[in-house]
Amino acid sequence: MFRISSKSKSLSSSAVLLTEWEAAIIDLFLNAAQSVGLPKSLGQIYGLLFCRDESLSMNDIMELLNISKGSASQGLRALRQLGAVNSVFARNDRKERFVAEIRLRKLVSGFLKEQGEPHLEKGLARLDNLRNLLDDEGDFKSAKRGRRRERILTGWHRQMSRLLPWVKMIVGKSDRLHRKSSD
Amino acid sequence: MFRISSKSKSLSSSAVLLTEWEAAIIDLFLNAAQSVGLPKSLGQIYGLLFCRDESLSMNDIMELLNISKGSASQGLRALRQLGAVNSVFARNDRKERFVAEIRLRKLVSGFLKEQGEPHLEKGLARLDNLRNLLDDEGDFKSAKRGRRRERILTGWHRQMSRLLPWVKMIVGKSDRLHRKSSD
DNA sequence: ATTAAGGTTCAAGTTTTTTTGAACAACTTG
DNA sequence: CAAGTTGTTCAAAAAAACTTGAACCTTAAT
Repeated sequence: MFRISSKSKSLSSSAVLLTEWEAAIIDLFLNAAQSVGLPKSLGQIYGLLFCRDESLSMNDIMELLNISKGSASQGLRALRQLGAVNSVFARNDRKERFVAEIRLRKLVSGFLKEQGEPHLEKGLARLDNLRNLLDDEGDFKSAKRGRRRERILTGWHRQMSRLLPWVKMIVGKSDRLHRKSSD
Repeated sequence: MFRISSKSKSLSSSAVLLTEWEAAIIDLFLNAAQSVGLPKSLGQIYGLLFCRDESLSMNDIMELLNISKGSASQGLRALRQLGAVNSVFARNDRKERFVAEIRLRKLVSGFLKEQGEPHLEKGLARLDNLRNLLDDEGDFKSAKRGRRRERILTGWHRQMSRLLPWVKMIVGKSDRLHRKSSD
């Protein structure tokens, strides 16, 4: 809440406080992260950045959230990977600083790209493998049953593949209605 | 370890074998389960039932998958809850027997109902709580920033709420194209 | 070249989740 | 009602996931 700053624009040593509402939002994202299968610390970090107008350095994040260097580093990497944070470099400051991506469309499509698409890929490979096993199946009845199952799975795979673009599209809709400027 | 069976139609003692392709499908579902944040054993159990034409008893499942009674019991309960398995009772057999629900539409909507909707509910409560905290925030600037965030989150919440029905609808589409009879 | 700051890695420690199995409840049957 | 099934519960064990922090890069300033 207070911020005794010296030369650095970073929060330094003291000023390691979150307002109550910030803590609530961070906790909200912490839970959201868990519910979509991401580590808690990702949620916390994102939540913190989401709350702030100014960009924060990795150190700021460690101090405000009381997490270790390792968590902060790995968490930020994952968030970058997901497209959930962007880094900015202030001139003549060596530190990398971070801001949250707040366009839902971007968040969702980043998430789907990193978490959804790889699974669909892997699924395709598994289906191929399954077909091979079925070609080797000696028992005719069993092979027939297996092929029925293979067809079902292939159909599911196609449906899920079709779904993703729609999700991005639907979420993208009206994302911008709630924002003044954008992109 | 051996069980001298008798009248029961259940697989008994021997016949505790999966074909290679069945094992592959079970493993596929095991991974799929993990990737959507469900316990592995749920995936395995569902996968096994998915492979079989005949219904299986809890005992069959324990033996074929080598899992404990507890896992089987809890896993089946969760799958029923998700609408991913249905139980059938053979006449004059006391055992409950299970079959997999293979309509993707049902699977997806069950999953969303159990996993998605509760989170949206909780989110609503959290947003309420956030508003209360913001009303108590003393610092005017901070409160203003907080309200901007609250509006963003409220918008996201609305969008996600809108998304679910579409997902069910899109997945439901053409589900039946890949099946001879249905519902 | 040396020192220091900013960041990354990863083995080890911690926490959380999942699985197990023995005890127990509910029912049937002889 | 004693004995045998079937299935549930839950505390403890095992496994998986997450976090930590010290060692280690890399780059910048002296």
